[in-house]
Amino acid sequence: MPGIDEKDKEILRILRKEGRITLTELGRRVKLSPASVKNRVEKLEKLGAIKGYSAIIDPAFLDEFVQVLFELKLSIDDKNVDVILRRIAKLENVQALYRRSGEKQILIRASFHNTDEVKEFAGMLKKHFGKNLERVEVTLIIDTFKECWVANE
Amino acid sequence: MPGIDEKDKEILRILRKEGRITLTELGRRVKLSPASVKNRVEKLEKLGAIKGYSAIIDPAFLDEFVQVLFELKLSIDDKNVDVILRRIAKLENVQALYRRSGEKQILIRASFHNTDEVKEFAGMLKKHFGKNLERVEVTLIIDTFKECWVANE
DNA sequence: GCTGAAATTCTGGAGTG
DNA sequence: CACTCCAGAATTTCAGC
Repeated sequence: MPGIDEKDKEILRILRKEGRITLTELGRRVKLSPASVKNRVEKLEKLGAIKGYSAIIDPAFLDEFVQVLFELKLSIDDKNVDVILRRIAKLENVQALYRRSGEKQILIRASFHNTDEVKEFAGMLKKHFGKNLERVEVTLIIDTFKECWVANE
Repeated sequence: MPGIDEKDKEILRILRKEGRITLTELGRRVKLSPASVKNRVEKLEKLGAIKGYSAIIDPAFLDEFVQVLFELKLSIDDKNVDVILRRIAKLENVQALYRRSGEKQILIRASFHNTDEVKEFAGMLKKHFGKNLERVEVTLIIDTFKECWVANE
């Protein structure tokens, strides 16, 4: 990676686990002034090293009682699919969306208030991908031990 | 959820997508004073509604070029397994760890510098679970469209 | 990358309904 | 009890070096 030194990496590692740490404290940790840290963080945001910041929320507090994983098998996976995936990624329900190796090449993690919403979401997937969608596997998340580098207790 | 009103939920929804938003701006959005918002956020942290905060980092900038999903099939899944899972969740490599329905009941997402580290991690899993571990399926993440509610561009 | 001053935000206590 | 207001503390920001 160009223009990234060990201190930048240290900043990234810290921010990943403590996203709301203060710039002053961050500076203390990596031995830089608050202003310098700010410059580096802004540089890292510009470069795309930092995509954004998120609070890890227990979905139950938002009445999202159904956490679901969708695994999709597509018969074709081209640029066209990319456009659809990008659109699906934008949906409020969707927490994560990956393309991966293996038979079921798309993995989606999403949150729902109830099972009707799950059905609706599955229907939406079918509509978007059409005949291209060979198989959908749905599993429920029972326990979350860690998420976004933040462990549960 | 007890003692959670619509404004609390709105705060959670905003923090999920903008983890580093200022309390003042957050107050403007939900129409509360900064002090009140702070009280609520602290309450939500105490209650466990907010588990933590995280920056979404492009792993390539940390030389983590190998993103992997492990799906484990365990023959027994009891309290003992919980202890092991909690220990695995603590590992630096591990970004996410879920228990889910279906045959392969454990899903782990982890980051590595190279494939040797993946092999090492797989060996560690075998050692921890022993005969209890019936099957491990490993897939590589090729593309991340969204993560922790933050979409890629 | 540092410094220092100004602007903004955060924090904790007293007061209000 | 949750909210507001307000003053002091801390942080962030922005200039110049």
